[in-house]
Amino acid sequence: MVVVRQIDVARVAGVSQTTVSMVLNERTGGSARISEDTRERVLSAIKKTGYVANPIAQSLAGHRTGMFGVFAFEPMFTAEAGGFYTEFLGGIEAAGEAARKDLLLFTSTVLDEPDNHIYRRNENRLRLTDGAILLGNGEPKMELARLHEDGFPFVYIGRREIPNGEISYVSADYAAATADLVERLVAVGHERLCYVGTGADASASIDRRRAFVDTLRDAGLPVDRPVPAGHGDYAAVRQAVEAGATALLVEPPVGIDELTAVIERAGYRVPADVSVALLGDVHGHSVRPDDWSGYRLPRWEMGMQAVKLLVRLMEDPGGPARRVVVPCLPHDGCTVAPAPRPGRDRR
Amino acid sequence: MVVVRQIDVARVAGVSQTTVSMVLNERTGGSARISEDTRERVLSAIKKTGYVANPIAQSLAGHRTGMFGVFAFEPMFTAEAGGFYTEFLGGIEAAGEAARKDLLLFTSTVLDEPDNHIYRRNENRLRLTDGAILLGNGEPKMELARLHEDGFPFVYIGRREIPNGEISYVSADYAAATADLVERLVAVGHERLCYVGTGADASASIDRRRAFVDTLRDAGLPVDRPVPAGHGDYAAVRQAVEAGATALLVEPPVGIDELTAVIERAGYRVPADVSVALLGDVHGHSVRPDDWSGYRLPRWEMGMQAVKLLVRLMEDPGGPARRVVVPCLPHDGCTVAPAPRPGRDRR
DNA sequence: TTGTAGGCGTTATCAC
DNA sequence: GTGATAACGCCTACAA
Repeated sequence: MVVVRQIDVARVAGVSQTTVSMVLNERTGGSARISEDTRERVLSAIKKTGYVANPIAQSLAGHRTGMFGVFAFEPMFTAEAGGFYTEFLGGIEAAGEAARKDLLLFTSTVLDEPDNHIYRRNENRLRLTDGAILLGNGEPKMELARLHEDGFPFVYIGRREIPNGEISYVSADYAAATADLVERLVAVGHERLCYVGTGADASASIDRRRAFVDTLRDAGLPVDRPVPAGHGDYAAVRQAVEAGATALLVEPPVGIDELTAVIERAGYRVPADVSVALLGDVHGHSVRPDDWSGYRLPRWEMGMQAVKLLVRLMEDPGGPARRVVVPCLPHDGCTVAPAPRPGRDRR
Repeated sequence: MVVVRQIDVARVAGVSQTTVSMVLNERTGGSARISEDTRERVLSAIKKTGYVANPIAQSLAGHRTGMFGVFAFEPMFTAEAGGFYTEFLGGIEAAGEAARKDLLLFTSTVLDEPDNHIYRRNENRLRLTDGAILLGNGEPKMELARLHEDGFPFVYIGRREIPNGEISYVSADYAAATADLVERLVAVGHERLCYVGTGADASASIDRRRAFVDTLRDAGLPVDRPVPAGHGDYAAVRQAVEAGATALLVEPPVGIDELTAVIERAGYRVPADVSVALLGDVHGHSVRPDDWSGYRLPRWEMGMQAVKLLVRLMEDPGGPARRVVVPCLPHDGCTVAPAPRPGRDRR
C-alpha cells in the first residue's frame, strides 16, 4: 500500500506542504490566497501522484471524524433481535446521510465483561465518533452518567434518566397511544379492560399504566388492578378473563402468543370472546407482528429524529438536554373485535 | 468536553508521558519494564484524572483503527431493500465481533455524483478502516480496480472481476444449487423445464444457465432455449407453458409474483400444473420469500465468510486474492409439485 | 527502569 | 501569495 502524502505532492509541485493543504481545503479566507498558477501545479501534482487524503490524520488535526456512533448494548442483526433494530437503523441511516455522517456500529459489546460496555479499561471507542445514538433495552445508568459528565454528545432512543443531570432522548408517546387504544376499545363496547404487564417500573410501563387508569376513569368504567404475567405464568390473566374481562392490553415483553394460547385453551376465542391488544413492539421474532392489534413504535421516525437531535445538540455544545416525543402508530391486526354481547355465554 | 491526555496523567504521576503509554500498553517486551511502584502511581493518576485514550491519535500512530468498513453502494435499511442486507450484516457482525472490529457503514453513497462513490474528490473514506467488505448489485469495476491498485484490503460479497488483477470475494454456489434443483424437479417427473431469465450476462446468470443446460443434458432431457422475461413482459413465458413446460426456473430479479399471476391468468395452477422455482434471492420486498420454492443465498454465512477472508487477507498483505464459495440453501416452499400426469389436460 | 526525541499526516497560525 | 512552525495525542526506537 503505497502512501502518498501531502509532502510528496508538494515536492512534485515545487511548493510547500502547507500550500498543498490550502489548495485542497480551498482556504481562501483570512490571509491565504493561492495564485491560479500554483493551484494548477498542485492539482496536477495531485493527479500525477494519485494522492488521497488520510482521514485519520484529518480527524486528529481537524477534531471531527465525520462519523456518528450507533451503540446498541447487544448485537443488532441476530435472529433473536428479529429485525427489531433495522427500522431504527433505517431512520438513522437516512438522517445520517443527510447530515453527511457515516455510521460506526459497535460490535464488541458482548464478549467482554457484561457491564461497562462503552468504557472498557481506559478506552471509549465512542470517542472515535462525533456523537452517538444509543439504543437498547438496558438501563446503563452509570455509563450514561459518565458519558454525560465527559460532555460527549449523544442521544438515547428511548427515555432514560440519570442521577445527576439530564440526557437527550427520543421517546415514543406511550401514554397517548395507550389512551387512544383504551378509547377505541371502549367505543366498541368493552367495559372490563385488563392491563397485563410485567410489573416493571420502567418509565414506559408507568406511562402506559397511568394512561390506562386515567382513560378508564374518565370513561366512568371500573379500573381493575393490573394483572402480572410472564415467565410462563398466565394464571392471573386466565382468572381475569373468567371474571369477565373482555379486553386485554398486553405490555411487551409479555409473551403474547403464549398468553393467547392459554386463553384459548381455557375455552375463549380471540377476538370473538376476548380482544387482545399489544402496547408497543415486540423485541424478538416470536410473534408475527402484523397479526396483532394495538400500536407500534414509530421506529424509523425515532431513529431519524434521534440523528436530527444529535445534530442540533452538536450545533449548540454546552446547551441543555433535548427531548423529542414521537407519536406511536395505531395498528389494526386481527386480535381486537367489538365486545361480546353481555349475557351471552362466552364459553 | 475536558480532555485529559497522557501528558496530564504523567504530570500527576510525576513520570514522563512515555511511561504512561508503556503502562497502558503493558509493554513488557524488549527493553521496557516498569517497576511496580511506578505502575501503581500511573494507574492511580489515571483513575484520578479520569484519563481515556483518544482512539484517533492511537490510530494515527498505530496504523490501525479497529474498524472494518461495510460499503453497499446504496442505502441498506430502506423499505425497498426489504431486509436484503440485514442477513449479510448478521454474519458480518458476528465475525466482526470475533475479530474485535467495529463496523463502519458508509451512508453517503447516493447524494453525490452517481459514479465514483468510494473515491470522491481526493478522499477515500474507506481508508478510515483497516479493511472493507463491499456488497451490492453493481459492477463498480473502476473503483474496485483502483482500490485493488492502492493495495487496500477488501472482500466483495458476490463474484466480481476486474481488468488487471484479481480481487477477493465470497460467492454463492449457484451452479451446484441450480443443478440440484433441476435434479429434484426431474426426480418428481418434470421433463420440460424452462429457464426464465433476464438475459443478463452477469457471472451468476452464466453459472446458472450452464448448470441448467448441463444437468438436463446429463438427464437426457430436451434443453429449450432460455426464455426472457421481466419489465412486465411475460408473453414468452406463457408461450413456453402452453408449449408444454411444466417447471419454470426463474432467475432473480425477474418478478416472480407477476410471472405467476400471468400463468394463472392463462388458466394454469401453480404448482399443480406448473411448478415455479426461484434461483436465488429476491432483492426487495415484493415477494413473501417463504412461499417460494427454489434455493436461497446463504447470506448470513456469506457475510461471516467475507469477514474471515478479510482477516486472513490482512494477515498476509501482498498475498494473492482469495475466494470462498458457499453452498446455497435449498428451500421448499409451496410452488413446486410433481409433474402433472402426461395426457391429462392441464387446462 | 525510565526519559528524550522523532514521527504518524493533517490543519491552522503567523511571519515574510 | 507562500512557507516555516507549531499543534493534534499517541507510539516507539534509542539513549541514559
